[in-house]
Amino acid sequence: MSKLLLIDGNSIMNRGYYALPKTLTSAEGLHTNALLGFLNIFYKIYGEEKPSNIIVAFDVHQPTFRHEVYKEYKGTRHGMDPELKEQMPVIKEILGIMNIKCVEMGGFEADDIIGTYSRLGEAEGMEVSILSGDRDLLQLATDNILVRIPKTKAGQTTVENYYAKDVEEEYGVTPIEFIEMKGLMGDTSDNIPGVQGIGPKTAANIIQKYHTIEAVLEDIENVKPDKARKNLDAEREMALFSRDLATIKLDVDVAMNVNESKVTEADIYSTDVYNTFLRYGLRSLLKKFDLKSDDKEQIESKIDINPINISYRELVKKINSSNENHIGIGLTVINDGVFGGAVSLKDEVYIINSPEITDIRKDVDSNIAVSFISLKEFIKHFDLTADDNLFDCSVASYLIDPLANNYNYSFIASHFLGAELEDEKLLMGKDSVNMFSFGMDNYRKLISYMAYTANHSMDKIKEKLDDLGEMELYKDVEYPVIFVLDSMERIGVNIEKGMLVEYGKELDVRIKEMSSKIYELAGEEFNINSPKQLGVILFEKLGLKSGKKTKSGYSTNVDVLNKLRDDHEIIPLILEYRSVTKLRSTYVEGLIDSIKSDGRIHSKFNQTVTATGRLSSTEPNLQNIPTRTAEGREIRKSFVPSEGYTFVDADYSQIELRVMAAVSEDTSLIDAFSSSKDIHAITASQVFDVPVEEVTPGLRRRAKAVNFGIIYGISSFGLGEDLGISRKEAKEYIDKYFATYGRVKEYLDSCVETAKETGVVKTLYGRIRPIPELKSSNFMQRSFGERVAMNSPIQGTAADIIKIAMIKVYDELKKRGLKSRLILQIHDELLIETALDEVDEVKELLRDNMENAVELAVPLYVDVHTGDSLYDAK
DNA sequence: GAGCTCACG
DNA sequence: ACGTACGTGAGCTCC
Repeated sequence: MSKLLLIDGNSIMNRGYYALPKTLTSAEGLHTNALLGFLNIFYKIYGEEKPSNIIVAFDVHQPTFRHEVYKEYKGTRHGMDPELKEQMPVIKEILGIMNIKCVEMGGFEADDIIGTYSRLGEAEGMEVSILSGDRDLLQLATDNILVRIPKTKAGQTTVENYYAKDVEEEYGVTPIEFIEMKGLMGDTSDNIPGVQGIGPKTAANIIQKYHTIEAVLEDIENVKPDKARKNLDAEREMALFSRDLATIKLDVDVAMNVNESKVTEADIYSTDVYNTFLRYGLRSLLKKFDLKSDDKEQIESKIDINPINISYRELVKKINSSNENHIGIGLTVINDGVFGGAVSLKDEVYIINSPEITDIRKDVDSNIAVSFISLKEFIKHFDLTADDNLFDCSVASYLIDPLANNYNYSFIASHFLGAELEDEKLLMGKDSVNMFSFGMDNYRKLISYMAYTANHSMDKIKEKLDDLGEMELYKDVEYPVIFVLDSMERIGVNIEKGMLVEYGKELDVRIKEMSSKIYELAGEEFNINSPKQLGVILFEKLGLKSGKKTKSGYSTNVDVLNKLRDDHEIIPLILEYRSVTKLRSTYVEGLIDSIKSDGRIHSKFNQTVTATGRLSSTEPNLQNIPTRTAEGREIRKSFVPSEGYTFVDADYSQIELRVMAAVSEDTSLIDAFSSSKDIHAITASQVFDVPVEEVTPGLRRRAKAVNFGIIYGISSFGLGEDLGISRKEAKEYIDKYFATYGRVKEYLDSCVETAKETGVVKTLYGRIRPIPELKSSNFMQRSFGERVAMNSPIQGTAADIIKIAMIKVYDELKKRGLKSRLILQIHDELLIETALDEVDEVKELLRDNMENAVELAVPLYVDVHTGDSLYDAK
């Protein structure tokens, strides 16, 4: 049987546009987020249904349609965003290349075309399904016509399917009655007014009883509730008018016969389509194609690189006698050594089969910039410093688009050169980092692409940094930090392994004891680490009342278990088991495995990961070593200085709240910070209106939670949850807080507002964070975007400040020729492994450079501690 | 590889 | 009415 797929082109494009970040563009600067969104869902549905016929319907944008007319009459008409508009002809072009029929008709909406073809298809005996993001189309569902609505759930796209009976099940009304309902409740997104004061619930109740608006109006005196009756009586015409607006036409005089819409799989996966995707930078779609590798290669080598072998000396001569002011380097570090690499000079790429390449910075004229992808990986091999006229394409690209997943050459080439290069993974195979296992040809390709991209994207990236106002941030903060991080990584942290081993044994004993007790109480052995099995034991076998649920079953996290603490003696044991096994596997065993032959842990500090500008730490993560519980803190005793050294640690006091006070210019809050150290107590005093001396621990705790909440982008639900109070009470706290600190509220509101206008927020030092979620049609996503708009400038500014402090501290230690060295950064904290004879100097230097890293309207304050372990230095 | 849980700021 | 705090990384289970 033939299958007809009808697609609501505008609605699916719209969905993609708002769901995906605007930063997605082709090399020519064309936005591609809607295209990508459309095509992703298209291929998903195509794969599922393999329809024999497809029609995509579009609106024609002239102000002659019923909705548009109404918008004009209300004076709220506004056109499509230009960034979306520019993608509309492109999707039609792509569909054309796929041999898919697009239909648009003056005077009719896409809905009407779809409605009409759905009935025509059905009459031809076709199986019909309709794809739209708009629930309006549910009225088209019948017993045979399926309406499919894509939905994003936890980042995953799922599709909700509706036949007539499914509509009834969910809404309690038939698809036809659905239109009547719309007449009453309206639809703001579609500019259908409806009747004031009637929402979905009331509308459903009324229509379930009366089925049509006419029937309701006839029995108007008996309509409940009162408010609905009054409004409906007063707005009779509006209800009928709204229903007409909401009704999709089924009898448009369409020109094309439904049988003319045949498609084949070959058309949809053709080489032409593949090429078109490449042309528009739609790289993520390429993996859907299974072309012969010959075809692929031909298409992909848009940049034609034929690397030339050359001797190192000859190349240096060539570079120094050229007029170029920059070159690019590409290489991989193999077994911690460099055996050669590629150099891009103008349009050529040269390959050096010699470790001499690591001298290139010294041998090439210092006026010629040397550009790298991920500079930090190569600093030690090339013996580089910040003064060496270098450029890091990856770090700079991160400032331009901090939400990307990686900043490798293929991303940068695609973003700034419009070239789709086979990426590292493709060239090297799945898990190999060894050139001998992936073949010489691929190795040459890889380093050549890298060098070429580093060289040719540099000026374009710089231009973009200038455009975005981030050049200073790059030059003064992000670039110098690369070298500080490299130093921290190379020095590492000394660990007393024996201590960890001993502690591990202690924990082992306890774990054994606890497991047997838990099995005894449960009446059987099971895997305590499995939330699934644990859930069954607790909530089914032992009959404890389950609270929250997760997608896949019962939630068993700390919050849930803590509430059950007194209900069964197994609960405290499980909590203890969890925390102790966590200590053993992540911290004792994990850290032991990370100790290198020098007895130290060399964790990586990643500079291009977070959305806000913070660093992150991996392999292992040294930014989450336990501190909140006594048992966890024990781990810190094994972090010890080398012989002849001690630790000096300094952490900013309340840096995020201070930043917020400063940037919001709220004088009450600024004064609060100038007058005392205990900001939470002062907040409690001012918000709850009691003298500071009378602030009880309980009041202080609440004020502290509010302070945190404010920074996170407060919501009454979140605060209530945190404090275990009602939402209403939480809202009162928030209102009181904002009444006390009015400028803070103004500031947070302004963050959201500018984010909505410009699509990004900025830190005090110009770091940007795009917030695509603000454009989402999904309430949850949008709310998230609002909280992010409030939090990111604060968290990000604090991150900027400590980076500036790190640079100052690092430079100062170096300038004074001290042996002491910066080894850790934990967001608001710096740790210096300090030579014993330098302790006083380092304490002072650290305090001075952190507190005076920048000048704010609020003083910055740091707490400084010393100690012979990380445990003692806090 | 995703989902859950939990360690940190 | 929607379902929630902001930013991370690692280890475990289970598909």
